Amino acid sequence: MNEVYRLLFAEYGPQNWWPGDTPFEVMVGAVLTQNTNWTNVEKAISNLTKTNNLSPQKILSLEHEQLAELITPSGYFNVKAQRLKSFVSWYIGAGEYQVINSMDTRGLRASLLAVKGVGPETADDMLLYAFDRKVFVIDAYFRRIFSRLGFINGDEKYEQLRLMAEDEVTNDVQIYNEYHALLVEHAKRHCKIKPRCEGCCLLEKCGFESS
DNA sequence: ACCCAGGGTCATA
DNA sequence: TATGACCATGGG
Repeated sequence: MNEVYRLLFAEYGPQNWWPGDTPFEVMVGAVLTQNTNWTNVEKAISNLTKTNNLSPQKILSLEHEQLAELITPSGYFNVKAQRLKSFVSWYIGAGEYQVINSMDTRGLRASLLAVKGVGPETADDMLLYAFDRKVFVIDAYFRRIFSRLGFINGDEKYEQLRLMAEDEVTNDVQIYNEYHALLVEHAKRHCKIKPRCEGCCLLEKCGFESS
């Protein structure tokens, strides 16, 4: 997996993730991007920003219909309005960024996973990109690319893949940060045209045998 | 017109 | 434990 990282980084360079001006914006984006194209999320975040509603207190005080309307472009707006509410309730109740950031990674991860609407990937997005914690994010692209490369079957459980990645990949939070972003960039460039193609164009460069 | 996107929850067997 | 339904907009 380190070889794949080297190839991706050589091809695309540093990605400087996560797009967002503040940790809180990163976390909001992590919820809104669930099963959703990032360009749609940008529109939703832009709506929150330009109406001066991108803060924990503002989101919590908005009516459901108002919040849902603002985030309409990101899809699933009724579900995500509720998820943003539950997340922000936790965020404020837990003491906001500085206090939350004093938690150890395991405790913080468990605390995030207890929030309705925050699953494993969303929690790990937040841990890695908002709290700078050393967790490897597993997503659909990870499964797709590494199953095509023959590294995994693809239907393994999230936790199994995360631990495998954290065991294999160089133990560095900055590497984890770039790795997930690079996988997304690679998928955007090459896997989107043929989502169900059998191979992966990384094969040509790294010489791994397809499964 | 069809397929998919930087998932997660809930009901069912 | 493990599938399936559901959520919904916007771009290719």
